[in-house]
Amino acid sequence: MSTVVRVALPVPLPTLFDYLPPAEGRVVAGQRVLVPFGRGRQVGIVIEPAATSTLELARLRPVIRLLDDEPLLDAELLRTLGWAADYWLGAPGEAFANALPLALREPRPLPDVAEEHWQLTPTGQDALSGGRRRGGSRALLERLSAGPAHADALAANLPDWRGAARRLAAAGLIERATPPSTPRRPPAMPPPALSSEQRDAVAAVGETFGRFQPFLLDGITGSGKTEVYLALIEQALAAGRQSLLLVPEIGLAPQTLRRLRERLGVPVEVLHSNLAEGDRARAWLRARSGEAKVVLGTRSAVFTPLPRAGLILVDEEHDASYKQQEGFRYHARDLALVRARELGVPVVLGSATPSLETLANAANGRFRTLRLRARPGASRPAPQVQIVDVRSQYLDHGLSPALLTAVRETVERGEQALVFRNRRGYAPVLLCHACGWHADCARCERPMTLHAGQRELRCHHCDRRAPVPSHCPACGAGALWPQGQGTERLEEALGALFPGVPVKRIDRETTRRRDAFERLLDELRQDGPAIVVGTQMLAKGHDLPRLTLAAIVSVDEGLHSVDFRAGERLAQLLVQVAGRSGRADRPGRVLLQTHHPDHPLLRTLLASGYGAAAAALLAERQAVQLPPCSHQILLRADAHRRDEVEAFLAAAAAALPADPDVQVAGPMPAPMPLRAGRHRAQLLIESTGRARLHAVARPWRARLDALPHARRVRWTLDVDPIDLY
DNA sequence: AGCACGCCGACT
DNA sequence: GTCGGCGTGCTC
Repeated sequence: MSTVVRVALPVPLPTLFDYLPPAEGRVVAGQRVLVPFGRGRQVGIVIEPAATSTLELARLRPVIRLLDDEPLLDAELLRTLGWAADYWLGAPGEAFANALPLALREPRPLPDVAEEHWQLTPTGQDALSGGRRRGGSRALLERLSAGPAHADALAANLPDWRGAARRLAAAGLIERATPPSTPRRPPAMPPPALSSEQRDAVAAVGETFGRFQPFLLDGITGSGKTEVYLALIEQALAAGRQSLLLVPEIGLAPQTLRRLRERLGVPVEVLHSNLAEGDRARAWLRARSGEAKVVLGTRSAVFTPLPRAGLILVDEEHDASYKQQEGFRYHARDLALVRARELGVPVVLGSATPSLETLANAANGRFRTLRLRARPGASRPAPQVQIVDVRSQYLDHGLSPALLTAVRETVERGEQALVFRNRRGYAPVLLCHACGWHADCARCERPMTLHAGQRELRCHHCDRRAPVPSHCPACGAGALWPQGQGTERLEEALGALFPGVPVKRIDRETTRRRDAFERLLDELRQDGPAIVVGTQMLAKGHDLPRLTLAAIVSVDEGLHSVDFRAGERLAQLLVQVAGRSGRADRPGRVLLQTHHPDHPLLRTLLASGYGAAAAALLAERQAVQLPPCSHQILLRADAHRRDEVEAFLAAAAAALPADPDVQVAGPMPAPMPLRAGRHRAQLLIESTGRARLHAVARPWRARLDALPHARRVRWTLDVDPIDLY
């Protein structure tokens, strides 16, 4: 029995790696180590400092050196990450690689993150009175004569202060000061009075501080969920505790961040993937030191160390962007729950349209539900939602007379209208009127979208581009007709129908450049009539105060999709789009165009709201045993040759341990059987028992690597997949 | 993943 | 005669 060090390395291999201890230093779990790996070197995390190895000692190589004296990851994060790797069937090293900012995976000591303050030395005092320095140096000396100053404050007022600081520090006139303990500044803005519902919610969560308790904060749009978050964060601050607030995407964060900073009077750390690696590492380390009291971030921020944790909040918990869709496929909302449990703190999942997973947890008592049903502040009534039956109607570019009338009335009142269409481009199909040929992507076998602006055809599945043919390649006739409407075509049509009214298109194309989205939103916050044509992007919580009409061009795709989650997503989308309208002093109006005005989902949603629609959807899932009433793991595979995909999945199915409580579907083609020239198929395993499913999946996962075809196809396991594509 | 080894085709 | 294609194996 000998002592070895067990290390997690950032490689997609399902094992940890054993090393001999380094020549010097004490090895501790959570520490970073530099180790030899294959031909090169890797930075790893010590998982077990004193394990025994199943390998012969002679085969082990020693750790090159320890990179930290203190562990970088605390016991809680190590436990949670280990849990995450096991649950999502990832390689242990991948979970750790996700948790650490890139800059901390370099074999370097940790960057300095202490607050940077500067002050005069006694010599500096004399130099100032002597008046010998000029220019920037003089200005810096004068500034510091008023007392020690923070680097950020100096940067704000003195151009090139760093150069001056370097010169003065070298001359011994100024020095880094030990930072004063930063007292909380009084909030720049007083909190608004909370409604009784908000107060009740805050009180209910407040009672559970110091222990694990999940909450669903089910609050309609405009009900003031953010105020509840703020009040809770303030409570945590008062107790000297850290809060973590997760948001779906950083595009939504500027408003939230401004509000947090104005109100809390403490620094708010921001963590998201667009951040420069150095900044990201520093924010992460400030959270680790306990100095950062409030952390706001996207999916990956769920890995932030929280040694003084008090509270975890997940805003818009239903949002699909919490699920990582490549590499290590974790779900940040679910991991937030596990972390809260490990940390012993309450966790609040907020949404106007909670996921069925969360509603099921609320129904079975695992989560406590807090409801916000009123819209405090203005007397804004809920928007009026109306179904427009487009059967047998004359449609102008897919737009019914009722929709166009509503748009006209809106702009004539000087207000803004949103026309929502979840299709980019000019037309989704280019069709030959003579013979029926249509332009398909050769690599995906799906219609290519016509982009008139760029005068080309584009495949939205693989991004292949092709010129627009002048004649039909099949029959030689010249009658190629664009079929259907994308946002680009709607923009053109609405511009022609409403001359003089600005028409703004908001989709991936028009917001490609940095800040373009913010600029468009800013323009829309100005007074005056306008028509906005937009996709999915607009369904998220952007504030458009002038918008009083939201018209959805078609809801039919969501009513008859093969994807069992389509109904849930459609209900969420409709409520979120509706939430964009009527935020001003005028009531909002929402129009839904459909060929299925009597569809039960629409009826329930309109008559009784999202809660009732979600309850009906949940009952359907229960009846047919689909998630969240069962659990799924999807094995996806793709390759250039279909026979190789089929052979791999057949072997995988054969390797699956038999269990009467675990059902297997497939191998079957993926809903998109060909994409970017690769054949795609999948195997779904399901069970009503989560533990049972994992008990089968763990040994299975280990066997998959060894299958004869495993290296001839690309494959991934997706635990709790959120779509089957 | 990332890298080296290894065995077969078209180039100087 | 070699450069290089990617199939195969390995990393404590």
